[in-house]
Amino acid sequence: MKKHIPHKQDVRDMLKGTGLKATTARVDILAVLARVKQPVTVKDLVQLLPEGDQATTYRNVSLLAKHNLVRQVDLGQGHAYYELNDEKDDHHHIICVACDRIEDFSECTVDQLTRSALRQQPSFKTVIRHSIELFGICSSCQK
Amino acid sequence: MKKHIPHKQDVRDMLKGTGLKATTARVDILAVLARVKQPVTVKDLVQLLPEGDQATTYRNVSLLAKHNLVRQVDLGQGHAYYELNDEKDDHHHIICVACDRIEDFSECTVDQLTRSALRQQPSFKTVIRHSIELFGICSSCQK
DNA sequence: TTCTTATATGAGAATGATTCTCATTTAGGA
DNA sequence: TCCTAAATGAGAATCATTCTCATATAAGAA
Repeated sequence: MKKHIPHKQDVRDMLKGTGLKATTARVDILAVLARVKQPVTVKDLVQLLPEGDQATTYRNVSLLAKHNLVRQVDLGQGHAYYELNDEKDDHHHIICVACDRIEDFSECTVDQLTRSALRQQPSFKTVIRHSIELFGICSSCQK
Repeated sequence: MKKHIPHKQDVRDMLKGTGLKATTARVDILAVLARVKQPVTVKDLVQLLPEGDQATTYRNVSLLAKHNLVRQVDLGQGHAYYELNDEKDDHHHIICVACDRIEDFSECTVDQLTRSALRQQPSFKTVIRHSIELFGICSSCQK
């Protein structure tokens, strides 16, 4: 259950594995994402990074997302969130509309969902990714 | 199966029903949304409207969304889409990542999904809305 | 290790989406 | 029809994201 923080060298190897240069900016981004528990915005990232540059961070999160090392999360807030992409952990999010608290949940109906969608829309042959988010009220906000 | 276009008076009554003033800007937005088949952006809306003002349109789509007459759809494009909210029709979207083609599909596992999420996250008591989008490649783009 | 070069970075400007301001207009009840 | 609170419209302002370009750096070659 406990997430372990990867060592810098492991992160460098992850990057090499995808053919990407292991620059400090990228290693640092992955390191920060590994120790936060919630998806974070680029703004958050820039502040959390030892030397966060806005343009570089934007460039790198998109690049890392394209290579499946991080996942972009869309929480209907008008800006993107990012989290580490753990292939083995296909989780989704439940967000409190009052305080923006974000929690994870996992779900096994995605295959079923995908099959059903492809059956209904023969004009689509492949589903490459999905986004499932629930919006609700957390206990603290329900008073 | 066929969607009928509501008469202006019906739209006015819908607005009144929620306590909102039936202004021409709002009536027109609902009229446009009723005749397009896909979710549209605010930019699209402004062009499709007889007299579309940007600020007014933004204000009104959010307002109409808050009152559940329209639904905001998040397709990971960096800007919001809007569609009429037909309570009886809980559909979701499948988007082609190559050409942005959008199609609907419906799904019945939402209750199951919600129950499962609330079981896993006791810190949440209520789910008030959900977002499920699939991203894939449509037949035309698959060549 | 040092050299070389393609690639990445950083700072600021540019762009695009969305929100705000405020003077003017309008919906809808009296 | 009149009155007033609410809505509109035009532009400026803000926020997220992308672009530009001069400088720095990763990583393979020597």
